[in-house]
Amino acid sequence: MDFSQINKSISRYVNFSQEELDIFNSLLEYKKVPKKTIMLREGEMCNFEAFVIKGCVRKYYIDPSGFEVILQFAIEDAWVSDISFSIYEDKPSRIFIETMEDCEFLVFTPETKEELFTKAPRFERAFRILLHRNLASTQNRLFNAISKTALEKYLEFLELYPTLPQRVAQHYIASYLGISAEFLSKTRAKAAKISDFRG
Amino acid sequence: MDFSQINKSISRYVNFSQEELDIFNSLLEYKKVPKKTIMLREGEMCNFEAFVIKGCVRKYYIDPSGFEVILQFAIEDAWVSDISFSIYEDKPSRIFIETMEDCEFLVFTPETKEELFTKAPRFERAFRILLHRNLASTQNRLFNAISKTALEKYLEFLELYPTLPQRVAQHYIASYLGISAEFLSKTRAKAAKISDFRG
DNA sequence: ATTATTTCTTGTCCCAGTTCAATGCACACC
DNA sequence: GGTGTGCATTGAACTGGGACAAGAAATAAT
Repeated sequence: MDFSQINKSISRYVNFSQEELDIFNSLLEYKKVPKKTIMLREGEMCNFEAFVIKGCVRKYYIDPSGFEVILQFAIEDAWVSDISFSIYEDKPSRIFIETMEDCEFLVFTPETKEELFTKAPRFERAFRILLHRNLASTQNRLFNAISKTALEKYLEFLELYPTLPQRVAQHYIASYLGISAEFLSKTRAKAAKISDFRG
Repeated sequence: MDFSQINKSISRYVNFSQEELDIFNSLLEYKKVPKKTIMLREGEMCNFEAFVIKGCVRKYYIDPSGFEVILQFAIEDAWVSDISFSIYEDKPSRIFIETMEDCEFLVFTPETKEELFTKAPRFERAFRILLHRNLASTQNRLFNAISKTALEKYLEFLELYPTLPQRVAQHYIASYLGISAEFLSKTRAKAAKISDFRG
């Protein structure tokens, strides 16, 4: 098993020794999941925290009236889990996690993660930082949802996920941006016209 | 100094021994801040994490075009800080934190918080849970911003913060909900009419 | 008490984005 | 090679909420 990808990723904000990385790697479980598999559904407890080696996953809410909102796309080098605090209140998850491509993961369970923190406590810090990044990005999306137009949101999305439009159906991106699939299509037509003018 | 309020609050998700709580309390600094004081402004580094004993604080973004969005109201028993991950990248904050009433706080600095984690590591867990709660609530707000009408958002807000409308100006609530102050006024009129019908 | 300042309400007009079709397109699959 | 089936595009009609303006009401300041 090749751990260089995940080790590089986790070392971005904290410098770990080889011993620490060895412990880290020994607790990870490799998992292959085919396309269109629902890994977590509403009402279940989320018992994994998965690092995406390869593939693409979406995480979403469905509200009582059936309206769906995508909370996160996770592609290579990202983590997916129900990181909401339901874990600590023993409440089941309100979200769904579903693969959109054939995926490969490295996975922690609550138990192996706890073991990691016991054996190599400095990983607490790394995971706290991941959580902070997640929060910062969610805050930014909240801000965008409130203050930006569809076109602005789409252009910012393209900068953040330049490859996703080639990988997933457009209506998922619309759901992520909080606009209808039809209006995203119109917005893209407009954006294309603008970049035509620019050359 | 009376620490019973903060000790009760921090013990909600983790049970601490008296020794741990003593360490916790010894590292906190009491601070009184008058109304309408800006505690953090854009471009500064946030060097505090404050527990609200009494009063009310708002935390907000201002975008380049001058548009303002309130990210959080913090009242009694809540924590305020720039918890975005900018801390770890040494980037200055993009947000403002401002008191809306005369306030009393118990405050950690990055240094005293680090000291707390060293001397009583189980507080890591408590603060991680706070972060999770924060993230869950931000995710929920994102979902609401995308999928709910102004009326629905206002009614949910009333359940979450029943006392705030009596404490802060309406246009701040509008900014939190992501709607204009005028439209909030119209929405409230509509909500009042509905509850009239109900009796 | 009077004035000034901020906040709240209400009305009118307008637009970004929705909803609901209809049509075209690109596949997978027998 | 036809034919479903899901996806993207485009258009027409509609609506939630914004922008602006002008009063009313409440708070603060002198």
